[in-house]
Amino acid sequence: MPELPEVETVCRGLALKMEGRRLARVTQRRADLRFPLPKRFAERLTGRAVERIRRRAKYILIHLDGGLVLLAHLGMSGSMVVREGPAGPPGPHDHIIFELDDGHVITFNDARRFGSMDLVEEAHLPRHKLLAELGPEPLGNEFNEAVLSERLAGRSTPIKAALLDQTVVAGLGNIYVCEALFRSGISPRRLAASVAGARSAKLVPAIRDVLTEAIAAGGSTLRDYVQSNGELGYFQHTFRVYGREGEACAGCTCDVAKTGGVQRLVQSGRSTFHCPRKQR
DNA sequence: CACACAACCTGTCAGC
DNA sequence: TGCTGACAGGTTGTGT
Repeated sequence: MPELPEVETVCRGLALKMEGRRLARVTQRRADLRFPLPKRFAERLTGRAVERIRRRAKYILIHLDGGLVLLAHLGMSGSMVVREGPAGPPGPHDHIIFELDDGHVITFNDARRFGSMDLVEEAHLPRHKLLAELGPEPLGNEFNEAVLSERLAGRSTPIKAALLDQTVVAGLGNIYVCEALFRSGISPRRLAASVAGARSAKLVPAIRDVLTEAIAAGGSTLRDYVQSNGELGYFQHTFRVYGREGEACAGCTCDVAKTGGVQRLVQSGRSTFHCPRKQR
């Protein structure tokens, strides 16, 4: 479910409710998610104050007092829902329940259990297995045409697969890769190595723009609903190619009946949506 | 090393 | 209505 913009939205929602509060009670309802949860997981969290909440790629970092960090990933189906307490009976797939000292309740629900949680000493965070190899943040200053070009150089995989690789750039998922390639007019089949210079110069702003717009849409979701549940919010109505097989792509002037509109193909086992006329 | 692909687990939806 | 198969926004591990 969640790519970078959704995780960012969840982090902002959680920060609003959790920062400055204390974890009065933590309930762990199973021993593992994608990976085994750390020993004494709930006990180590209980009583801690939440100092700040940050995002790295698609990871949520909940910094607690004593230098402990709760590192969480929502996987495909995970969500964090904030509501007023008291905690009711847990629903199906409610795996972890955080009760705050002001009565708010945060529930981590994950049907597919591709999500994960770990506890990390803040000082060890940069060397954590899940974070150490991540590429640059696409919305950060360290991400630019030169950096992207260099990271794509010599790679013989399609640009679609390269952009999904979290070590190339961190936080993009299937949807936003499709959208960014469409916006920059680059075919998803093009070899990564050939996306340098002028093509990277178009791709970088396309990535930044689509993510920024999606976060803004998520922000509006945050305002309208108290929940931070990782849903795609209003932005899903703005997809230009994703999930639009056979339809006209945004701003399309060609005859869809004749051209077939947006095409769907499968690359490394995942759906790619693109416009073969606008993307080369 | 770089790449493709299966696997993880559950829910949903289209088609019969 | 019920069954089956395809598919789902992510990441890791294995095999070539």
